[in-house]
Amino acid sequence: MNTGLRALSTMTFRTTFARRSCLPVRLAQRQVATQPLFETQKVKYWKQLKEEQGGDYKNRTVSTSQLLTALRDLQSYRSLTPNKSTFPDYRAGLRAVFLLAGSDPAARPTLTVGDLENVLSTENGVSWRVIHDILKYGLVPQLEELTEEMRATVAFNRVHAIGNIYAKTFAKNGARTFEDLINSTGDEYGKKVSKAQKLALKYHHEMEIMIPRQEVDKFDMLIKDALNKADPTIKYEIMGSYRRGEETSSDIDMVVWHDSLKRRDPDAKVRKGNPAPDSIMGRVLNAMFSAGLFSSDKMFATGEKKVWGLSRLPGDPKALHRQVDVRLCPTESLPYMLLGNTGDNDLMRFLRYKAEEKDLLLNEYGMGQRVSISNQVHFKPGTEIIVQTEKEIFDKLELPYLEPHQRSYKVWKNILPRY
DNA sequence: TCGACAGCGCATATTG
DNA sequence: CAATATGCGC
DNA sequence: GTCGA
Repeated sequence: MNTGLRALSTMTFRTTFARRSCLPVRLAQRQVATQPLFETQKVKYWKQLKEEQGGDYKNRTVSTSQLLTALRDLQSYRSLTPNKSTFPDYRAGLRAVFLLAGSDPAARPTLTVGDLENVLSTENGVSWRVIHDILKYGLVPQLEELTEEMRATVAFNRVHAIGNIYAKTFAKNGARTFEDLINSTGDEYGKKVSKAQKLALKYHHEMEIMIPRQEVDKFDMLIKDALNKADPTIKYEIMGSYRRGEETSSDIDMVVWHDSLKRRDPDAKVRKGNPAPDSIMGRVLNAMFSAGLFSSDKMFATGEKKVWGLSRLPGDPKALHRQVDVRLCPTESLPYMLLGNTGDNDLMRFLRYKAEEKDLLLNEYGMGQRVSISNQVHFKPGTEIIVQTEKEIFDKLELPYLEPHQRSYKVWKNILPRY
């Protein structure tokens, strides 16, 4: 799901907050929405659309799936481009469509220009160009002009576990369709297609569709039941956008913990293959298998500390395959893990920056005094701050506590920078 | 001028 | 065979 | 893009 919602949130940081030290400057800039200097350039395609479609232009409709596919392809193409900073970014357009229809075109098969105007700034020239082109030509010339090989690369790159390198290699060696890759037996397309890649290719369509909150609620109940039956001393929580109270999620991000695992062992040996059946993760995995929530042929990875695979609500043949990530966390790190993985991303950037101001390093395992060893920042031994709750982390950073439902940097950006 | 921009867990490829 | 490197996602 | 190595 390289160009899905999750990619959106991680890429926001990469491009906007890439340098920690410039964060406060950027924050200040974001608070004051300055008027664009070259409005005529920016709104060019929106204006063009308006003129070409006439007075009734607000009622013109575009196919949600066509617009979504075009924007996702363009964003995928962007990620394949070496110099991204000079290549347009379609995240704003994608966000607008997600806001109206989620990532599932079936939820709202067509969108009117009026709908889109409500959620997409007319200044977003590149996204309006795509809408304009679809209305005028029925297609997006920029994508049609790509070579057959590049179109395949773009499509492959949208698939989970197929990044730039694999996408390029497969297409360069003649692969053109998902079926080509699913049916390949060796390295006839330059590299062997991995198990995880074949799985993602098979369920690619389902994996691009967002999960409604009510469905995550059902997973939550079933997981709770399954783990409780297997071992009531194993605890778990769903993090991510679900914990923030959002109505849709791109995946289900779980943390599990157990009193017997208090500390992270930095030099724990890496076991090959499945986790030992009697280990914490082994028991979790077996509980998930027994409940029909995981299936051994639909796993991306199964390790002692991290398990991810596809899951669907048992007993419903129409239920879609959803990505479920399970992470094992030592109890000492739990508040940090919950905070870090509940997000949102921009809020976490802000918290890390506040930590840095106090010469602290904050990550999903803990917080402690910073010490640089050969270009890498670590915790100074013995300075790690042990906390029992997330609130204590906010306290240490001298910030007001935000409940999970309030953890949106966008909402709080005008308040938080004062602290 | 040039590379990093978090760093870790997992699967898999490559090297010794 | 084991150790190390690479690609990927988060 | 922007910093330090």
